[in-house]
Amino acid sequence: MFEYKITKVCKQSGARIGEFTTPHGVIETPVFMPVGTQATVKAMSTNELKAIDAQIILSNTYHLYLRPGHELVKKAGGLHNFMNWDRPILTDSGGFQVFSLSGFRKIEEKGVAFQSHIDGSKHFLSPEKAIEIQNALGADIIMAFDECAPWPSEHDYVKKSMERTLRWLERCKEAHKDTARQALFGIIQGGTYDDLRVESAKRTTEIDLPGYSIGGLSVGEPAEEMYHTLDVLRPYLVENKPRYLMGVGSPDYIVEGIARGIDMFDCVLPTRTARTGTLFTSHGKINILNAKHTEDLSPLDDNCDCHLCQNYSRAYLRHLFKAKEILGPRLASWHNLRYLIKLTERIKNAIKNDKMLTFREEFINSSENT
RNA sequence: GGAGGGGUUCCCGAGCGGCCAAAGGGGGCAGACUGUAAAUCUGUUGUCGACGACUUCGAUGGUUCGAAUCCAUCUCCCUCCA
Repeated sequence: MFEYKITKVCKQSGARIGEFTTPHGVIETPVFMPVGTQATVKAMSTNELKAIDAQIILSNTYHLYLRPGHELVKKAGGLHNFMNWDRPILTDSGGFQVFSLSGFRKIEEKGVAFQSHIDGSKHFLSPEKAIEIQNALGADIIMAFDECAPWPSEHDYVKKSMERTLRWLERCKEAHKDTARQALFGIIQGGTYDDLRVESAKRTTEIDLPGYSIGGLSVGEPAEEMYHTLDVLRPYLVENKPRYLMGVGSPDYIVEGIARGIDMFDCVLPTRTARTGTLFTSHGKINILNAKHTEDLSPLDDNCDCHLCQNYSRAYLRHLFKAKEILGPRLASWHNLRYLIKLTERIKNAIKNDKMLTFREEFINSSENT
């Protein structure tokens, strides 16, 4: 269990294709993981997720702990049963919520005191608590409780935060007993400071874990800084373990990430932007609300095999959004997720042919990347 | 026929002598969104040769230094009584 078998390395880029074995099946990387924070990928049913070949989805410790409560999920037979998803699941630890809900929390060595964004009630999340909750949820991959430092932050703060995240990782590993059922991933932090990133990568990978992730990127820093950080980290990442770049991303970020040896991605972008009318297509990003699509009876993307593109027109999708019909956000989410999953499949194909850098070159310079 | 109320910028609707090109909402147009407090948020929405000018608040005429706001007439709409 939790072995990562690399089946192909691109001679051009070093990008990998691999298979990560979990209790709910094998994940073939590179993979894009749709985000289903509250035990649902917003607007998508699980059979629809299967129809677009989603291999694994995310869910969230913080949110499920507050509502409906991890004990209920456990009683329901775990997250898989609760939400009717029999493929792998990864749960984030709640570390990101410490960052995104910063108005309501206080970070200490022991953990984080915070107030519920729902009702203001007071709670405390620690490495041990995050593991306990994730054990109850029962995801295949669970994340260490970390702190995602804001960007920009002072070197001194990022250093202290990164070191605390390392101490928290040790505590997470100590608290996590059922290692046969759930894989604990550590998280490399360090902001955009090269020295901190290298130190965090070294010390995190010294701890024996089935996978490692890179956190604290795509939080507002320029794209070039993120790419640079990935380049800096690359030599320090473990070859035969999956590498997960958290919270990424947009099509271009994914292409750039895979070219730099990343295997796993998750992002709310495709579903969030879909709900507000922004769609990724093979001809670039479009906003379906724009007036120019009013009478366009052609499909959204003639290169897409998704339910939306195969059955409906741009004019119809725009009408649904204009009329605020719920089918609009549903079809748009369906498409955006399929687009990203298909993008990883195209990249996989390029890796198989040792042409990842060629693919990247063509992608970055094409109208698709707009 | 009698009594009363009202016609405001694309729509609804505030304003009731100067601070009004005119609140607010809707609609329109555009932008943002990256380990989801998001079916959300932001900008913009009379015209132009545009730190200014011009046209606009049912119509016309008047009062006033100044009117969407006051007066007169006309016109259209609504309510109640016959």
